[in-house]
Amino acid sequence: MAQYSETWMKLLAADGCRQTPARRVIVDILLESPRALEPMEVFSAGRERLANLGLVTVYRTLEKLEELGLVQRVHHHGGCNLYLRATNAHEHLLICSHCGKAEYFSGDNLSALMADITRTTGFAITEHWLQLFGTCPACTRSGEVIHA
Amino acid sequence: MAQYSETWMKLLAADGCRQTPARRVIVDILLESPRALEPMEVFSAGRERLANLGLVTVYRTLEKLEELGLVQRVHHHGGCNLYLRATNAHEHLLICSHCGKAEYFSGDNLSALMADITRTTGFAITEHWLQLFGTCPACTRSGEVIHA
DNA sequence: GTATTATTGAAAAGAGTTTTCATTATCAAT
DNA sequence: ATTGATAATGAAAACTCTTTTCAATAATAC
Ligand SMILES: [Mn+2]
Ligand SMILES: [Mn+2]
Ligand SMILES: [Zn+2]
Ligand SMILES: [Zn+2]
Repeated sequence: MAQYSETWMKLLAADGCRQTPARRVIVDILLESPRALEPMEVFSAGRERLANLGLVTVYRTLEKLEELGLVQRVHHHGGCNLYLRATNAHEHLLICSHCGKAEYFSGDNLSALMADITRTTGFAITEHWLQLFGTCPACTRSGEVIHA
Repeated sequence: MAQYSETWMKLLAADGCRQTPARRVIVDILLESPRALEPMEVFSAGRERLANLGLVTVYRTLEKLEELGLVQRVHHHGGCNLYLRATNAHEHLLICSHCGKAEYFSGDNLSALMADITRTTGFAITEHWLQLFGTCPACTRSGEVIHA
């Protein structure tokens, strides 16, 4: 996803943000990560590239990127403070329970189910969350999954 | 759900827990609520019935009830610290975005989708989260939804 | 280059949750 | 019913995560 780094910086600039080293580092880390990250993880990785990066800046940047729709929060068993590059399409997440690798997929067809539920419950459905968990190919091969 | 109050207390007892006023109050509140509650909400409601109930006891009881599978955590836009009576069947949640009313539904058929995803991604899918949001009949009628 | 002002990181504050601990209350065994 | 063992309680303290404050700095427009 590294090719989007400049795109994100430009989108930030278009929103009135200045292009700072701290933001570049945070953006790059998010775009390079195959899995959703906690603010503290972004911070730790960021410090390796920018000696005195502040955790506050990570929070502020994540907030701004979420606001621009470039990252999304990911809900998870162990908490809901994970951030992942967002998808533009209508897609949902497939997450490896072992390594956290996140992949978007499309093609869910819930319209029949939703019509059914509207009929039986009287709810007007406006939104749906769907998230799949499993074991990714790499973790299946490595056999480490036994410990999961 | 009030009829389950004694059942829950017995299940707690079977797990080695003593039957205390604090637990009764917390159990009752959870069983009476049509929506998922935050620990602080359980505490506030509990204090009205048991003058010096402690917030710590609410946390401890929620933890125990979750461990026994009697309540489940509900993930939500504004946080993931909501607790709701759990369902025994394979069911998912339908939540009113306006009043929070939670209802379980069954009948989701995702097997075709999951087979498809397994084929294209190589993931071995082990779990799925599905949650629907909408407006419940009562909120639709009251017209308050306009403000949502 | 200079002025403007957004951004920064440290420190402090705040919110939510967990741990500690002395006291109390439940329950099983008399 | 009385007793004893010990689970449970609530207040306070500790802790973690997140947000706010603020003076110094750096990015951008001119
Ligand atoms: Mn969908
Ligand atoms: Mn299902
Ligand atoms: Zn994996
Ligand atoms: Zn409603």
